[in-house]
Amino acid sequence: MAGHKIGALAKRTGTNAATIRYYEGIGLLPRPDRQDGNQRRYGEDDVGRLTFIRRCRDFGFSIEQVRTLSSLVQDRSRSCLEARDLAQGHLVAIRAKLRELKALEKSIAQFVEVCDAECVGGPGPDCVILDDLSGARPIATSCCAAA
Amino acid sequence: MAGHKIGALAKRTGTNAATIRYYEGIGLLPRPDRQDGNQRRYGEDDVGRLTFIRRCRDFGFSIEQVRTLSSLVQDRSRSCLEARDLAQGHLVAIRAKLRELKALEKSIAQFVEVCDAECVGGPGPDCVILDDLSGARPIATSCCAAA
DNA sequence: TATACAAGTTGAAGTAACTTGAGGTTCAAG
DNA sequence: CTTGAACCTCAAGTTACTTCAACTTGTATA
Repeated sequence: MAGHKIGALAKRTGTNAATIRYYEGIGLLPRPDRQDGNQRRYGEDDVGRLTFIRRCRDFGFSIEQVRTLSSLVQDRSRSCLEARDLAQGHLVAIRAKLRELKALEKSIAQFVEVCDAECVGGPGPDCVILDDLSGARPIATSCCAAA
Repeated sequence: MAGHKIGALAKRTGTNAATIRYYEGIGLLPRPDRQDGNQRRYGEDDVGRLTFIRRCRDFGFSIEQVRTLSSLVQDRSRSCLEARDLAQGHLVAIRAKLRELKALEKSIAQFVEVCDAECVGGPGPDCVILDDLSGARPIATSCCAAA
């Protein structure tokens, strides 16, 4: 019988087999044909669909958003502008996240730096870092900028 | 009776009251004194502790990592170098995440751009974007770089 | 003082997006 | 024919909370 087994599909799309079954369970992937022994068999269209899903997920779209996107793929009479708008909204969120993460990286890098500079001596009650984190005094200057 | 009620602590630390109870439940915050009517009362040390926790969480440390960090705060005889190393490891993870997110931003921005350029006409079966996402052909050139 | 309503209490269940585990069947190779 | 990998289903576990229901307590006002 033709078609990929679930393991092959998993490998080809970089998806865990359990995840594939999970997607089937929540209706994100259609129920595939079964071989005599009840094992799932997938075709090339399934490869495409799953690739699409994984790519969207990698892009940070939620399952529900992927569902929407998927239906756009199915129903081409609707505008791909809907997809554009979804992506656009997503882009805004990503840029916000990016800003946050950059600030975070800076803060933690400073944390490590200060630690290296001031706590090199090893164990002891003198660590300024942990005090900073508990916020007894303003943090920004000596150690970590508040998020 | 002195001390903050849970709502006040929540407001001061920017934490949901339910989350405070949750932290208490998992042993991240100590059980506070109770007022006559069984309501929790918190002191300044609790403000510090919770601020510490929230800040670590904002920094992306997991609850378990915060637990470790917390114990370092309690027990100053141990080295703050442990905290440094935890932070260092975390920094590496953050930088990886940052790289991913940057690539993602670029991809999605391109997605939107191409959409604007090629799909302006509105609805129709000609949308190249959705085809790209399902990976029938390599994506990088016309639309989105693979993650 | 009565009343209303905001804020507190508990325990349980819900959330996202899977992952892991138990216990059993089927396939493919030697 | 046997062995072991890959498959099957269903249930429960994961993270870090949030939400809900049903109830009690605290506080401000008429």
